[in-house]
Amino acid sequence: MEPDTDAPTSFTALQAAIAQRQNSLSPRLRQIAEYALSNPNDMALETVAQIAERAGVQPSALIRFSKTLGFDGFTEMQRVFRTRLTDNMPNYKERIRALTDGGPALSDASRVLEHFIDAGINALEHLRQELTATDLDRALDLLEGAEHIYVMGQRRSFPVAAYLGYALGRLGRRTVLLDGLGGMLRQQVQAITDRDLLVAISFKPYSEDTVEICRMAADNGVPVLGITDGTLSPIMPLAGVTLAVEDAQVKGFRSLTATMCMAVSLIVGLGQRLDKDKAGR
Amino acid sequence: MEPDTDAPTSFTALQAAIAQRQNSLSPRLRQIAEYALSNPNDMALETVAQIAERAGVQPSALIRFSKTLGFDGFTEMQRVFRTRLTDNMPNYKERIRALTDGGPALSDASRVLEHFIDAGINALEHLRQELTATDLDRALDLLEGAEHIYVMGQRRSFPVAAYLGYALGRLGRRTVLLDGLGGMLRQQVQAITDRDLLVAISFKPYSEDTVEICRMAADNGVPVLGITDGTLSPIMPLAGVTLAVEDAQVKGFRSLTATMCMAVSLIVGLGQRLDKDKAGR
DNA sequence: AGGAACTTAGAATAAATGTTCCCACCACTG
DNA sequence: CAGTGGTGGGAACATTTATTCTAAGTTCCT
Repeated sequence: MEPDTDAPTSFTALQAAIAQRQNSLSPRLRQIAEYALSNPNDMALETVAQIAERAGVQPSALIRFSKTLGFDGFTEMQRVFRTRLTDNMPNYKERIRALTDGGPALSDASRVLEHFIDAGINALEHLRQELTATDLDRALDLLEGAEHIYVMGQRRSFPVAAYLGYALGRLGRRTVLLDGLGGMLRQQVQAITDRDLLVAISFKPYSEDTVEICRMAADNGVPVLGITDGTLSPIMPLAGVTLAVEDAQVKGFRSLTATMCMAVSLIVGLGQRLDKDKAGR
Repeated sequence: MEPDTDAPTSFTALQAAIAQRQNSLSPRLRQIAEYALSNPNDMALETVAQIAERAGVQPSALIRFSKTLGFDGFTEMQRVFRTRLTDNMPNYKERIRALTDGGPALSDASRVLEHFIDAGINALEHLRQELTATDLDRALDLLEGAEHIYVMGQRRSFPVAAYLGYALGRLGRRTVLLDGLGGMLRQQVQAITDRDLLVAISFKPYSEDTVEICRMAADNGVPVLGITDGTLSPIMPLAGVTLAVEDAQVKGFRSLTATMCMAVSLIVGLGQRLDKDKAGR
């Protein structure tokens, strides 16, 4: 009797094994693989019959799946899924303790991640409190009413601008991402009219280009939607509507967590409005 | 026949119930109570026979114990022990889905924001639990050791790629953002050697370009760091190291909150390493 | 010391669960 | 078109598992 040399013993190994073989699996087994990865709790606790029903599969398929992965049977595979529950359980408390006590149990990298996660959660809670519904609505008014939307963000703010540019385009809005490619920035800005909208994203230290573009736009009567930090931003006086975000910050490094969250919310909020308008028309 | 009105339904309630009756229990049942409180994992996952043997008790005693607490049988009591595992190790997708499906059609903009904030916090907690320190360290090893770093992300993943490209450059790493500008994508990829690194960011629905570039790189022996979602991503089998992120999702719209948080953590973690190396030299 | 009430052990039982097996089905090949 | 290799469905099977039951044991009171 040969042993199952390739049967994973840890959950992460199992996860990797499933992911790796996904292409070589038959359709039904892939269906199980998908269910298993997204419902590991069920895999660990429910019975074969239950899992089979929820995944829309025959019980025997689950045994086939287990054997394909090198296990003796379903029971043996389920044991691995159960280790995930027991292994991660005490870790949770330990990790928090390690974080607060500054214990050496964690590597530097994961401690950084812990900090950013905590800071990110704080930033999101802060965002919830600080951002008023009226500001959001006014921002959406601008986005909805504009003929063309120009989005500008430099350096660290560029990813946000890129996301907004992409997502606004997908919503069917005429959108231009002012990326300054080929030094065409000022020419692009010349084309903006007062029926358009400039979305300017900038955080401290504020990009001079972005501030200048904002000023040009404001001088020409172009509406400006500013996404910036609340404290004394040069964008604020130039923008008709300002959305203030104080994003997470650890050791001087600013995260984009909360800003991205707000950007996505803007997009979805706008999408809903457009849907509603289309339906009401 | 009256129902079991006093059967605890939550683990904490069960814990309290056991502790309270500890004195009024018979010796053997108290023995079980002691074992149950100190080995809740076994109580949740093992069979009656196993638990009985480990606790030095007869199987039937466990059933009597359960009935004393007001349960119908051992199985029913075990269910409560199992809730402890699932409650502390929740399936985030379910939670996030419950958050969205449960809520009434998010009418106004601020409710959208609320949802994304909640979903974002959940995603960050998820990230905290699922991302292991070893994965993170291995990712940093790759980033630190590479001569050149190529970053690729399309569509919704592009903002993440843009951020990484920008931040890696600021850390002094030679970085190329594969933006496909002017259709030069494949030419750019030709230049990558096995001493470089490809960072590929892709989420469902996976960009065909990104997957293909990954495959090309993997075929040429180029190390690949994948940033993708955990469920059956085509990136995973191609990448040497994978960082799995399940980002927040509301009404089918995926946020970038958690992904960005992880990206920033990577950057700062790498920055720390580089500082340390410089100081130690 | 003897009996009543309660507790326990262990085999017997019934239910459920995992697993096997066989046939039908589909896609591909000669 | 028949053959072949792989895949899936579902019923039959064997095993495990929870539960019940009865007799023996223990404790405690009078």
